[in-house]
This record gives sequence, structure tokens and C-alpha cells, in this order.
Amino acid sequence: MLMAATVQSLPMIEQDHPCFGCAVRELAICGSLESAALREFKANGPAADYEAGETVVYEGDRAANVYTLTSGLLRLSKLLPDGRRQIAGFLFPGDFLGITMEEEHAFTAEAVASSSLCRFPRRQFDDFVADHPELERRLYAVAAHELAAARQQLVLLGRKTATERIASFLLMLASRCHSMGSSEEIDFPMSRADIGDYLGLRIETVSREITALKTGRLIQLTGRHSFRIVDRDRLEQLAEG
Amino acid sequence: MLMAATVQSLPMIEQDHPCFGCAVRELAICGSLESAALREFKANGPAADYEAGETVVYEGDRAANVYTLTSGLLRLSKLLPDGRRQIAGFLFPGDFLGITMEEEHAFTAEAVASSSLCRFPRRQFDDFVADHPELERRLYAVAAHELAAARQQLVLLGRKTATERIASFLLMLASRCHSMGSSEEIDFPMSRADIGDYLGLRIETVSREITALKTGRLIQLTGRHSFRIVDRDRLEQLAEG
DNA sequence: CGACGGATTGAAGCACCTCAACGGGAGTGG
DNA sequence: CCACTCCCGTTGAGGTGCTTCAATCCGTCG
Repeated sequence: MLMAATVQSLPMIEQDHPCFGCAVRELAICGSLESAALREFKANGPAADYEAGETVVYEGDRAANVYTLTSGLLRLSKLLPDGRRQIAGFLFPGDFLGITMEEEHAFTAEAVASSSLCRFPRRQFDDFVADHPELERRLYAVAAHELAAARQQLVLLGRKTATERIASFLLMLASRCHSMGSSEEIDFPMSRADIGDYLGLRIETVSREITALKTGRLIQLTGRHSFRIVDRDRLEQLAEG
Repeated sequence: MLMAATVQSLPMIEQDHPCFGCAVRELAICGSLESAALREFKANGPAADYEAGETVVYEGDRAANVYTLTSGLLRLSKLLPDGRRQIAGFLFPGDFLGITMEEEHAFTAEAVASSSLCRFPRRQFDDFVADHPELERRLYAVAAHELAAARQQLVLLGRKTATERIASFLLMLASRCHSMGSSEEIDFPMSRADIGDYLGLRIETVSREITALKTGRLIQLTGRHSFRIVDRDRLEQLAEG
């Protein structure tokens, strides 16, 4: 019954629809479009694939395209002149890349793992959005959500300790990569360097803090890029300071 | 001629219009509405005044209203359980308060200096926006801009040194409080504590760094809450690392 | 005048960084 | 199959930039 309700809330599409079978349709902005409009939309957005490490857009590039991530993981980052790097966020499947009214991308987007995207020419995308208020609405909701997330990250970077940052990060992973479930195994493809650049820490500190959480039996490491939450309560307590 | 062009780009309003003489109309989202729509809009948004230190909205409050700041200065902040505070941003005249699709405000908004706002019931505001695509567009632009600013602040908090943070902050003040002009005096009403909580530093560090910039002849302190940029080039160099 | 709050200055401590060595899994080549 | 290398992650020891604690200064207000 619950599942039926979920499905019911989505516009139905046909088996021959180009978006039929898309795993992230309901998550992505596409989810706000009904079948015919979605078909027209998708006609402008062919797939584009990137291997881990490849760059999707460079900071400073003209923002000629916008994207929807269908699978994989991207990082949004910025480099200071001397090489210091800050990752402003990760994009998960269903996330939208290209929230801006500026001419240029403000951040570099790179594939952390091999990723697939739907790529839309910005011009056509804008025109299409102008004709579809429901899409405009959805875009605003996405922007508002991203803004809240970025501001939450400001609290982490400005005021939390290394331990609190790592705990917050692991909980974020748990909520984004998974459908809850307390003791499930959580995979994350990003390196310790990526984690450090996201949390404003050095890789050595990331490593030490993760080890400490493992030693304290808050988490269990099931691999270098996967873990299990053992004591969610204590982890949440830690994360909030 | 230049002025005429600027005025021309704005929808004209009449002398008896409730928004006639509003100093921030062109800056605020209101700037996207033509006279009649703006009149209808303003009918739902009476003025509300707050003294320095008063709270406009509390984190966790139901988001029953949205606001446009017409004068003064607000801070958006969040408190950790043990009292640590992070300021996510400042709102200047013309800025919009209430970018969210959530039911509750994620941040507390307080007046740094005595401030005036136009207050709109959220429900009516949403309805009005739904009827005015140009306003929806403008809201999206505002959200995208705020998102870019927040992400830029992530770089500052995650990777910049205390000196670089202060330099960046002073330049931000210069660009937001003023119409450029190199050696103008810049006033800022926020306390050292506010600055520290915005930059992820303690007030002692803020004080020391400001003193250092003064000693190094990069800036000149003209009062406890005002300064002048002496060497903008070096200040910008510092700010970028 | 004294008291108060915000800002500055000084001295000592510590959380995280830096530098350096080591470990372990994946790929390669014999 | 083992030997080798490379890359990434872990661990250790020492350094440092910012914090913490504390005293002083200064403008405002009663």
C-alpha cells in the first residue's frame, strides 16, 4: 500500500519512453514533469559518461550546459592559488548540476566515481523552464535545499571539532547513500583526501578520527571505502557537539 | 544619461504608490514587479521594525512569514548545544529572508542594528509567487546567488587562514556596504563577536588580525565600527591566499 | 566618579598540521 | 606463483596557529 502510494504520486510514463527505467527520475527535477513534457525535455538531454577523476565542468568555464546526475558521484570544488582545495559538496544520483544565473561556473565538478549524466544545453534548458512553471518551482526547491545544506556545512566548518566533523560526515553518508536502516553497510567512493577537503581537515586527521570512532565501537570499518554504524545514538550525539 | 537608463530599466510607479520612495525596491525581489502587481504585493506586506539585538525569526519556528529587509542589518545564525555559534551570513537592505521550502526556519535571524522589514504571510506570498512567474524567476536568481555566496564562504572557513579570512571579510564589507570607491569610509555595525562567529574565529583573533592589517598600513581604522581601505591590491592578494 | 560592556593585548595551552616512516592491497612482469 | 612497484591509507613525533585564560583599556552611562 505504501509503495502504491509512492508510485501513484509520480506521473506515469510509457514503456517506450526515453526515461522509462531511469532510476532517479523521481529524485531529479525531471520528476516534476508529466510524460509528454518529459519526453520533450529528454530530447535535449543526451547521456554523458565520465570516468573517476574526469572533470565535468571547470571553474570559470562558460556555463553552456546543465546536468542531472543519473549515477555515480561528483564533487564540487574550488582551488586556492597555492593549491589548497575546498570541496563545497558532493552530488549524488538525482542531483542537479548548474544552479546559477551567472555566465560562468563558480566551481569545478569532477567525477569521484564513474558517473552518468543527462546533459542539457543551458539556453534550451532555460527556455524549457520558462515554459514549465512546475519545473521552475522544482528548481527553486532544489536551490533552497542546497542553500540550507551549504549553510549547515558552514556551521560544521566554522565551529565543529575534527571528531564532530567526521561524525557528521558519516551520518550524512548514511542518510544520502541509503534508505536508513541502522546497521546496513555504507559504501563511499571518495578518498580520504576528498573527505579532508570537504571537512576542512588534513588526510592524516581524517584517518586518525575514523580510527578513533572505530576503536570506540561507534562504527565498524568493513573496508577502506565502506563502514557500518554500530552506535547511531552516540554518533549523533558526537556530531551535534 | 546613465541615470536615465537605470531608471528606465525599472518599472515606473506613481507618487501615491505604497512603495514610492522605497530605497531598496530595485534591489529587492519587488524590483521584478510592475506597478499594479507591486501594489497588490505590498498590500500583504506591512512594515515591521526591530531594534538591535531583537530576533526576527527563531531557528525551528514555523516559517509563517517571509521578509524583505528595507533598512538595517540582520545576521543568520545557528547555535550548537554548548553555545558555540556560527553566523551563516548577513542580510543587507534589499535582501530576502525566507528562502526555504521547509516548514521551519533553519536559522535564527536577528537584527544587528535597528532594522525595518516588509513582512509577508508565507501562504499569501506563495500564492502570489505562483501567479507571477517573473517573481518566481527572481526568487530563483536570489537563491542561486545566495548558494554561490554560501559555497564561497565554505572555502573561507575550510581553507583560509585567520589573516585571509579578515581580509576577505573587509573586502566583502567594502563591496556590499558601498558603491566601490577606493578610499571611502566603510561602516559596519556588527561587533567583533559577530565577525568572529561569521569567520569561525575567536574575538581575540579578530582583534589581533585587524590590528595587524592596520599596523601593516593595509587599512586604516576610523572608529571601532568603521575603516578605510588603504591598499586594496595587497588586501585582495591577502584575501585570495 | 565608578561601573559596565566591548575591544585590545599578553602569555600559555592545545587541537590540528607537518613531516616522515610504514603498511597493505592492486596491478605488472617475469 | 612470487617479486616489485605504486598508490593510498595509517601511524608516530614534533611544530604551530589559533584558542584559552587573564589583565588592561576605553567609551558610555548612571
